[in-house]
Amino acid sequence: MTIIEFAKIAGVSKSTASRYFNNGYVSPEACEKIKLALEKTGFQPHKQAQSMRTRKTNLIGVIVPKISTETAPRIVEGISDELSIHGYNILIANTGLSIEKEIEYLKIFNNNQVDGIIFMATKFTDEHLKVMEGVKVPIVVVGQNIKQYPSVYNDDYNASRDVVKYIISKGHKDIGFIGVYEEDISVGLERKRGYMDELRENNIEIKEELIKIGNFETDSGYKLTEKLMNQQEKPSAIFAVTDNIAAGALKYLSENNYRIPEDVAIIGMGDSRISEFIAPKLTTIHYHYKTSGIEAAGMMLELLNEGVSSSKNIARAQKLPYRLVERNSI
Amino acid sequence: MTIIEFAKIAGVSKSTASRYFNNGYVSPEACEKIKLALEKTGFQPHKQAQSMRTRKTNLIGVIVPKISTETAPRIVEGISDELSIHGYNILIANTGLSIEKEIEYLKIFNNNQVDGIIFMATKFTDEHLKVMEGVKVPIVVVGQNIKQYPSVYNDDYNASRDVVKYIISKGHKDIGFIGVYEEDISVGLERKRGYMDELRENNIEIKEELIKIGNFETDSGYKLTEKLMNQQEKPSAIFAVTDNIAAGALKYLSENNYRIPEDVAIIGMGDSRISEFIAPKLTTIHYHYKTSGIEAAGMMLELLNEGVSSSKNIARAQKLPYRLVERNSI
DNA sequence: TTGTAAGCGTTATCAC
DNA sequence: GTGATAACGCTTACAA
Repeated sequence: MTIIEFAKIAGVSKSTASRYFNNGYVSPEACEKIKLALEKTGFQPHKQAQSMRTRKTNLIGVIVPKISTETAPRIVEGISDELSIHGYNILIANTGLSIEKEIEYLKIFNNNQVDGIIFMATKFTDEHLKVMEGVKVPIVVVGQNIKQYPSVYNDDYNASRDVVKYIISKGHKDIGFIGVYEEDISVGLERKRGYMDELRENNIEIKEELIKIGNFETDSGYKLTEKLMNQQEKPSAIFAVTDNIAAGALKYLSENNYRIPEDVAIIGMGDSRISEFIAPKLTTIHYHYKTSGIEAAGMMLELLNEGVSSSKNIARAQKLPYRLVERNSI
Repeated sequence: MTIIEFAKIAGVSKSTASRYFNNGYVSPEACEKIKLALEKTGFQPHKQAQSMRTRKTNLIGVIVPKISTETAPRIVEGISDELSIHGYNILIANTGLSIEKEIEYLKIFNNNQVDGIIFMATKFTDEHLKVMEGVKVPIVVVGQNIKQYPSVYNDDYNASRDVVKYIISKGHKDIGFIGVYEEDISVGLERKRGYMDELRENNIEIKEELIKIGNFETDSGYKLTEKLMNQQEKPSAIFAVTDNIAAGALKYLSENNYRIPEDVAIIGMGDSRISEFIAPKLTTIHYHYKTSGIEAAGMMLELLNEGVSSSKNIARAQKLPYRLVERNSI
């Protein structure tokens, strides 16, 4: 059924019917007639035709590196909750950590499909930036602080410093660091920067041997801890940049009869679900992932309201707070 | 830029340009001209206009009860991966377990927004069924076996029987059961049915006192285990219908100095990530969630190819296999 | 193989 | 306040 047939049934012109659906002026009598017809027919305007005419899709594209993780769905939930309140739906692109796919989706979404794009970035390359420049709808970046675009991100640098500060306050000086590749700005770069700066500020020598870089897998934490514990320079505490990595570290240490935290202390980041279930319970940093989704959505809504077509060089950054969760691994 | 301008630049008619994008017959020369213009302009056809004309959106709506869980994102990932191969994108509706929202989205999606709906159901009411009948695009249900619609689901009944069989094989007769409300067909109803039937088949008396029903929270497992252990009739083994609940049970037991599995054995279901990290490691059932997403997407693709407009009464069911993961809690 | 022309269902413009 | 009419950008008979 089209709006023409519907208007006929209601006994009004299609323009009046259209106005009714778009908050235009309609007389009380016409209103009544339309409501009646609505009950009878259950008519709903054709979305595609609407958005063809109005040039609005009420869709926001969300590019996710990997949806099947613990953090991504929480961010997505925040985005979805906030946007749905304002009548938007979300189109999800799960890129499986592939940069090519991220760029492909940036292009696909650009093609009149969505009113805006929320980009959950991990690695961030020049090619990303180049493609993003060509995008004709606002982009909000979540999870990384990109200067060129509005961003919502966790305060990784200070969280990391606080972790190290806390470790030092417990009397440690030989603090091992297990991180990830620096292409990941938040987890790889910022958290490492926090570690180094805090050591420096406390006049603790930075020993390259105590710094190991791997990937996000639990196994990476396991293997790098093995390396750490089998070298000349051994740590008395290990700072793992994610709980997952910390869990790997913990596994290696328990298997090799180190007592935690007496022999080696461990601290993670992210407050992953497992951190409460492993023994000993993991001291970690709690981030507000769902909140960051809500914030990113809110930022998008603002941009949309302001009618911006490209959010390039719109410097708007939202840095989210964190909380140290003291448990038993240190 | 519209296809008209683009065609002009390419030096062909707009129909030829359109045919080029839709695999119609185009002469090699015209092909060349279009390719050249494509490089120059980067033109992409307007999606909304296309789907208005073709009545195809290449969008599949996915209704998810709660995206921020461990299982839902894996199913979504499977769906997304499979559909994106075939040129479809997914529209996500996160309903937050609200039946009203589920029904609302069923209606919204029905409104010419998507070519099909994949419905991750938990509870399932008559109202769902009524609304689903009015839906004009194919629906595939994932996670529950609904007779009226094509479904992809886990073999909960037999998995549950296998769990109980396994517990019995370890010499237990007093087997406690911690389940959830039966409106959840898979987890609530089928897993309980498996428990009862297997006991019956082994001529073990079913004691109502040993059966406790709560919700999906860890805390529910904790409290119901407390009840179980403080009554006349105590279990020597506890079957929790999810790992989460099992983790709660385990927590209560450790806190109260029961040895696991010597004093009380525990077994869960779902092979959640925590099951490998808690002590002792949890014996459980492994399901293939991502696969079920892939299967559901495949089923949708089939229906779409067959051109069905409503999948009501299309009895197509895909029951997925499972695997018992033996660890140390029994 | 190509071009012409007629819609797809809606909203915006403009007289009334 | 209301109703005709012209777009929005595309695909697809149909005729050439």
